[in-house]
Amino acid sequence: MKYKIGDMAKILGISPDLLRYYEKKGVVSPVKNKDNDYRYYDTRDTNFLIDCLFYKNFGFSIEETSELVRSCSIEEVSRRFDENERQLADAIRRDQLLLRRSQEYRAAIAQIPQHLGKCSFSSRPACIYYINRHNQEFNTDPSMGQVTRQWLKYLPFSKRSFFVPQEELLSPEPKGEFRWGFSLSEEYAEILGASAQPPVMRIPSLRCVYTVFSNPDSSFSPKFLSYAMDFIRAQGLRLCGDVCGNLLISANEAGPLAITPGTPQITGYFEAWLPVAEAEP
Amino acid sequence: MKYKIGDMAKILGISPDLLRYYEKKGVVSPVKNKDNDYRYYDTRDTNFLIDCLFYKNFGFSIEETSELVRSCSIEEVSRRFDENERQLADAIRRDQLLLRRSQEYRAAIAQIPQHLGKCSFSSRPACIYYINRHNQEFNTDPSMGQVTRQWLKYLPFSKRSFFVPQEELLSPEPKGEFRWGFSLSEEYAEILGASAQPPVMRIPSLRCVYTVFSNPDSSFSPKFLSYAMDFIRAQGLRLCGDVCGNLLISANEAGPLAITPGTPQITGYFEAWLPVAEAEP
DNA sequence: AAAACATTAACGCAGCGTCATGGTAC
DNA sequence: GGTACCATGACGCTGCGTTAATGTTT
Repeated sequence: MKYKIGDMAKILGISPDLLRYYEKKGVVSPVKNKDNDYRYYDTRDTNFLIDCLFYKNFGFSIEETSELVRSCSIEEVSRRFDENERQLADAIRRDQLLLRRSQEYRAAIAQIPQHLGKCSFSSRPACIYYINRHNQEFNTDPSMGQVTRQWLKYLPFSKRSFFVPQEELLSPEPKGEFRWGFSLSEEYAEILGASAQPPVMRIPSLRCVYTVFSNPDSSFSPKFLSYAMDFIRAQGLRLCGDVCGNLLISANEAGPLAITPGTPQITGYFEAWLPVAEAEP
Repeated sequence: MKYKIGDMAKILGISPDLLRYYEKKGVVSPVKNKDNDYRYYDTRDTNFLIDCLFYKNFGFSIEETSELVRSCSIEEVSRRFDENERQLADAIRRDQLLLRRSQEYRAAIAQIPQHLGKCSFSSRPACIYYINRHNQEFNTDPSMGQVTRQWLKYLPFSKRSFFVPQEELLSPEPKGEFRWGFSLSEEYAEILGASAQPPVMRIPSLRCVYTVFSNPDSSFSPKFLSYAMDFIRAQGLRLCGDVCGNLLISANEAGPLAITPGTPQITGYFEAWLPVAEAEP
């Protein structure tokens, strides 16, 4: 029985173009009628192609499929499956981690409205911080480059974080000093195997005042924290350590149809933890 | 602070070309010096790009990343993450299923040497069969096309299976009759939602003689089962139903360097279940 | 003779990498 | 004045889909 390319394509549920493509890739070689250049597929070709679909649907590339179906011993097939299983397992682990992070992140931004401009008491989760910018300027120490690239690879598990020394917030004449970089929760740090060696610092869990604030300019400044400092004082507490926090999201408040067309208004939303203790009398 | 493209690329751990590509895609727009056409990236661009990497590493496309970073409200971002989570969950489910099937298949082909040419007693797993070929010729009933395509989509969970009516094996003058198609284990049938309506048949679990045989021609014929029939008779048993089985693998016995170059020798390995009962006295 | 096929070839997509060729910074 | 960078543009890759121009079958 001979099938023309269209028949074969219909049987297999793929397009004739794909069959020609597979032929170009050396997967299958139907006989070609010399007169009209038509391809005719026989039973062998059919079985061959079904074998190909079998392998292809495991995730093998076309070239690998071609090899599996044409020239592999049982042992070689077994080896390739073993390798494929390793890749699948990696993909599953990666996707599970991404899914978890995505849910976490979605929950975090969903909570922005409840916290915006309000202060609450919350224990800061223990994190490791890698700070590579002072007042937005990159630390140009060449040794930092390696570490920065590493931390960028931790995205989206690493958060874009700021760090404000307590002196800045306690000083009567603030200089606007802050640091910028990344943080990783201890959990992800462990999973990703992130080193906590300097310049990375480990910041322990502490009793904190938690707040979320926004800046329509999307940039950060320590002065945005002043209302939180007021809150702390009003509660009869005092700041007892450096403040850190994360950029939650940079969002377009107005949506796609921004009020000022051409220059979209990107608002930055930040969360901050301010460690507190009882005020000294 | 202004960074040239190479500096920026080094900071971000990506290539300058990729930065230009992102620019072409409208993700980032650094200022271009009119004199030399050089791009200069400032702090804003840096933050912007880090945001992009954040989204990109979640699995968003470049275009979607561009939208997320430039023009999305918090609600819109939340929606996109929701959708992304659905896709991740799907990918995880799919990969887990593939991994399981891969392990199963690898175990099956690893056991070929132990079973090849030997008969053992084994309970046949319950499966559903879709038979669409008689003696390798496709059933041309157009209503079958739909079903065939559906079963091809079940690959690699569906197995390439044969079916030999018991009359063929019991007849003193065998005609070489057999059927060909696909089978699915009940488990996968349920997961994939495969219908067991006709033309699909459900074949129950039965006490069977199990054997594996090979054919250097890779094609199938019922006569390969004769040694198993001999075994059954020698055991004082009789065939009590139709025989079915699967193509385990078509492998190149000789490996890539085949003995007959040009025409590689593909050997088909098949497993078969022959339902048996006590012989009538 | 019209409809439904077949053929080749070229181009498009994403998400980059890799050249080649020529200008620029230091 | 050398070398390390920057620019643009074109092409390659995979796994196809799409379109066009042309020829064949029924």
